Amino acid sequence: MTETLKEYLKHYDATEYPSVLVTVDTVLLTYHEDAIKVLLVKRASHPDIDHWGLPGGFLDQSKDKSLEDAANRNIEAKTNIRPPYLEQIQTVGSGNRDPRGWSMSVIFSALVPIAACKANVDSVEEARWFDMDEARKLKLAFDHKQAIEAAFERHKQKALYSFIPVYALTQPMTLTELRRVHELLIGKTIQRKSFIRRAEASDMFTDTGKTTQDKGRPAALYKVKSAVKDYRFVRNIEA
Amino acid sequence: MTETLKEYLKHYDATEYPSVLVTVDTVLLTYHEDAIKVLLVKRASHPDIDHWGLPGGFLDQSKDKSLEDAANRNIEAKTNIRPPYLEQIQTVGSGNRDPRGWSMSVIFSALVPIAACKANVDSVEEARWFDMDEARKLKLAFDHKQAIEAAFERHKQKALYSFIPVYALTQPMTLTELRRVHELLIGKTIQRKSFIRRAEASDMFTDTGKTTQDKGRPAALYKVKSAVKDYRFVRNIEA
DNA sequence: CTAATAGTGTCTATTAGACATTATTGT
DNA sequence: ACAATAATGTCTAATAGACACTATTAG
Repeated sequence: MTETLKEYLKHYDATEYPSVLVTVDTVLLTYHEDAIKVLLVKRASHPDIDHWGLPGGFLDQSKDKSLEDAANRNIEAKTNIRPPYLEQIQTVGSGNRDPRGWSMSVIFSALVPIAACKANVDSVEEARWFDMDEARKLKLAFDHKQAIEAAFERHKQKALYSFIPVYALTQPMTLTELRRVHELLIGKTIQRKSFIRRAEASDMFTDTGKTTQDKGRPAALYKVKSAVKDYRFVRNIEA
Repeated sequence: MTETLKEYLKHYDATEYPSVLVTVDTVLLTYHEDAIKVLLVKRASHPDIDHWGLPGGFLDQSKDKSLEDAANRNIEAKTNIRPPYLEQIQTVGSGNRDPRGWSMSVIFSALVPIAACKANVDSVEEARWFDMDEARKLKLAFDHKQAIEAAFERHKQKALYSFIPVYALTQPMTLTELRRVHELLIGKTIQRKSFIRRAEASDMFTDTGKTTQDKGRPAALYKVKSAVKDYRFVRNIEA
């Protein structure tokens, strides 16, 4: 006797199975004042109350059609913007990472221009941008420390063969600023000439014609050409 | 008034929240008879009953300490081996991918030597190795088609800058076989000389001293040196 | 002028691709 | 010997690193 899907669903009861706690958390990175910064939020509730942790929270089945939706919802709650770059990093789960039960977290990482969200972040009492150096010294909630490292490592790899890190900058930007972001991610200096050659080869940027005004020779200001997110170099920067 | 974690947990009831269905599924790949093969399982139950799909299933909180545990458990059930290479690919989730409710799947991908599990797979009625070409033509359960493509794409990228694909081979293996795996993943031929140069540079393989015996000149048989999983080339194969 | 920063010229080193050549087996 | 396959020799092209040099601003 074959049962139809309809009959099967009539008798199916999801609450029979022990539930899993599902959270979606995001490692939000930006560049400001010669440093890579990560957004942390002070937890207002148990567990790990009063510890700094990643912005995020439980999946909301009524609001979230997908995992990306959940990530964007939580990001917008803190920054009021939708990030120009969002990527899934990894999913962690275990029976003992949360005292409430078997818990998993889908970790995303986003790059945002700080100018677009600084005011909003400053207005949210419990959210703050930390220098990566500082963040690394803190005791964070759950396994969020490890999540930040995984996200950082991913962006480091991308810095070696792409210009994805540009999304951490406020446009228009100079190639020196962009190079600096790459240097901070990779952890070593990059030859100016090499970097400019790659920028030209990628054909990802347009010269706005404007320049910076500061001490020294003015720098050209560039914007990312629209619809170019994924240029990959065959040859990496040597890390 | 501050509530302690203990008090908080006393009143916390996980069943208050709508549960999410969590499955862990694995894209198992191997190399056999000049083709990349993927392991598919015929579903014995609703939904998508009788469709081919990925090996996997619901997270079992009593058996699985982590998501990797769940992946390994399901892989071992079909192949009777623990794969030499296992990697998390992505997690998908939405309210409408499964008629039973909001559902998510943590997708892993593993590479296995076919010799170690062929007999076991053959003994399991509902499991079969499919050529990638065949698998691409099938109508698969859930969004497993997309999961296979994501895994394949990941392995393709790795084939460009590493020798990770070696784990799809039964050792000892020849460099010609390994090159063929890379070619199938990348979708184009690779210069024999270039490939051998890279193999030498990686220092990942030891010559067993043995050779193949077939028509033509015998090929040297190699093994992977233990504890070398992550050599990365600065310069990619040009795809 | 000098200091500071942006941007270029040009050489070297590395390495992937191309492809001809040599080596080693079975029949 | 010939066919088949493995492995090497060697040239070229592409491109990242190094670093000296030039350019353009502020003061």
